[in-house]
Amino acid sequence: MGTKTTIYDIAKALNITAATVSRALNNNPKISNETRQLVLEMASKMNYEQNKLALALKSGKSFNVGVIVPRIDRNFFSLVIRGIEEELNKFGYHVIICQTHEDPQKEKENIETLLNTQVDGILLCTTSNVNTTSLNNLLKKMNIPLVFFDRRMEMKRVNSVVINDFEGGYKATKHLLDQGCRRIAHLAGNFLMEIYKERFLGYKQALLDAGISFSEDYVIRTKSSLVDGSRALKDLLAINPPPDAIFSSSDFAALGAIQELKKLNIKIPDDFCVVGFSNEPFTRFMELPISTIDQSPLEMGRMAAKVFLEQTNSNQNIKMEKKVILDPVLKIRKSSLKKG
Amino acid sequence: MGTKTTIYDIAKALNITAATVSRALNNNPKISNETRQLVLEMASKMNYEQNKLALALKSGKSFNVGVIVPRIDRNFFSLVIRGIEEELNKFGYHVIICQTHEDPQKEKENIETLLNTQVDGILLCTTSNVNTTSLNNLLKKMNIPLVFFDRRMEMKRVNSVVINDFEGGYKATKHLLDQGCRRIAHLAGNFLMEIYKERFLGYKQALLDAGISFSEDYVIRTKSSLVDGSRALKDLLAINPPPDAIFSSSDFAALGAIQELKKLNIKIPDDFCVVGFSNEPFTRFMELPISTIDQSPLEMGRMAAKVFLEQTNSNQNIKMEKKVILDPVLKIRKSSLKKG
DNA sequence: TTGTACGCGTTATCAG
DNA sequence: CTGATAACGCGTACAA
Repeated sequence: MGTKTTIYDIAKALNITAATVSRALNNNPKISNETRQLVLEMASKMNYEQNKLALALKSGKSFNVGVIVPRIDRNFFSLVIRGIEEELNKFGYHVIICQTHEDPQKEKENIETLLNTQVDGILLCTTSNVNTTSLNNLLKKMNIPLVFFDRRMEMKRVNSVVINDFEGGYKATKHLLDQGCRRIAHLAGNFLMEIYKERFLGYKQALLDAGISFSEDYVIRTKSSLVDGSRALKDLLAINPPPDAIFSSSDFAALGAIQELKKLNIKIPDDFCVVGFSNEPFTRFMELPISTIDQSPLEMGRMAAKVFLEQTNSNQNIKMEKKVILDPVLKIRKSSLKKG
Repeated sequence: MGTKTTIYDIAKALNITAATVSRALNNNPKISNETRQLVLEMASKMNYEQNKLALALKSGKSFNVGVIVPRIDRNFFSLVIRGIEEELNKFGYHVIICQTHEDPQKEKENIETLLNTQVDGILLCTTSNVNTTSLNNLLKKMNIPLVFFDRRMEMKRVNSVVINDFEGGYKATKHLLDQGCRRIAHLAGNFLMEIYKERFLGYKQALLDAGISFSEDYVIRTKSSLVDGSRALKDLLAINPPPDAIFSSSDFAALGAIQELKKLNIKIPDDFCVVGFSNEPFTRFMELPISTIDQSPLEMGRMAAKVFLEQTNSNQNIKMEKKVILDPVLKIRKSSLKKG
């Protein structure tokens, strides 16, 4: 009971050799139905279970895939992971979770230990915004599929699944323009990260396309937090003329701004419109639901998994790259929907 | 480049044997400093990295731990997982994630494949409310540590980390009584699950301790959803006399009820108080923040990990059981806080 | 159809 | 201090 039964154990019990047992268990045609039955019965009788570890060592395939995210308890990432897990699970893969907490050093460590564990692939939402050459070299040396999701690094021959953040910024801003807003401010993220830069560029382009002049003063750098959002709003209202709308790269900052607007008795959406980004659950549940951009995280996870599967199943010699770009979906809610 | 360097490769390069290389790499005292240096240099030069798979096969320890949850994209579970990952990561363990989607069959499958993968332990939030004997047998046969968290099964010699759900129900109800509410209803979960039954029993006991008669009519079975919450509220208001407060086993149902109350122009908290359960993020962000019970998910995850570590590090012969019961924390917010 | 022998990469035991 | 050898559990050429 203490130790698990191996094919050797059941071979001994049947007075045959382990090789034969292995063949019987793996539906190898080169075996008689008679012995196959015998083996199968004895196997279930002895509660035999294949040791995937030994198989992995032998075959070089572990059926484990590493997934690296900044933080698992962010709704967006947990949904991506769910998508990944569900898709990979169909094909017998397991998902190993790692967190970086936005620390590039931790990201590197995670990759290294995952490689030691002999994962069959790595799905990575990178937090290394700067072109960390050491990480770059590490990734290039990998001889297993690598798939970036949500955030990617510019590299040759790399797979990625992202949303069109530019389009997201554009759609949100265009929507605000359509609502009649003319002085639209932007709560921006860290421009060292491509996603935030793209959202900003989309915002800017929408303004230009509408013939609205763009002002640096209306762009406030904020972290993804309530306090930063409310602080940014105060700064914006101090400008002359003050803005009449905000497109925020973060739902949390958007909420902070909204809370501040309410304190000041500024009517939303009549006098001020707000659109956030990410479709955090709370944006939907508010008394004043917040308009936002949905990033289809579940779909993103599934796609990332599919890209990995394609890569891993394709001929190893053909190193191809696959870039999937998902379309952002604008969720129009009360915070930006004027009646008239 | 295509294939990874092994200790055998570096042994050949140094004209020594693989065993010596292994000793040098593992700080085995029985080796000269000279050769140790030589090996270390050559190892880094050849970009050697230990193959944990081979080590796992040899040592019988994979440093992988399986974590099974109903759904990873529930805020509560993602926080528990985060706690688990962070604690286990300190000691070199990796976390493999599995989801059951509340399907007992899937739970069983997950356990079986995890065992095949040779995980060193399983941390399980069970979804098998009924005493599934087949699962029970499976778990008993395991010769690796098993730790239940949040939801447990009654078994001999088993470890668990849960919160005191009875106390949670009691605290929430007691708080409503303290606010002056006298006709307190309960939105209940599935009583086949211990956690929901306990919350209900805590609610009932608080009423009895306050000398308030308990009525079955005030207990409505609801799923954890907005629509169920609003439907339940309508049913409750049809009763004579209608309740003046709700303790809900679910934040989502609580929100559904609140939305319905607002539609009916019933003032919260003046004329009606509501307390939920789980401390979902949105409860804090609402214009009318919702009182709720916090389950300390991060702490629960860390504790579950610690219990596993204790078990796995202790003498295998001593099979002990450890039950950790965390105290629920009442978060009092506007939805239940009367001014006067 | 079955048995033999070997290798996956590592560590541990036993000689030397 | 170092080398040779076995073992972890499995699959698979090769030989019988």
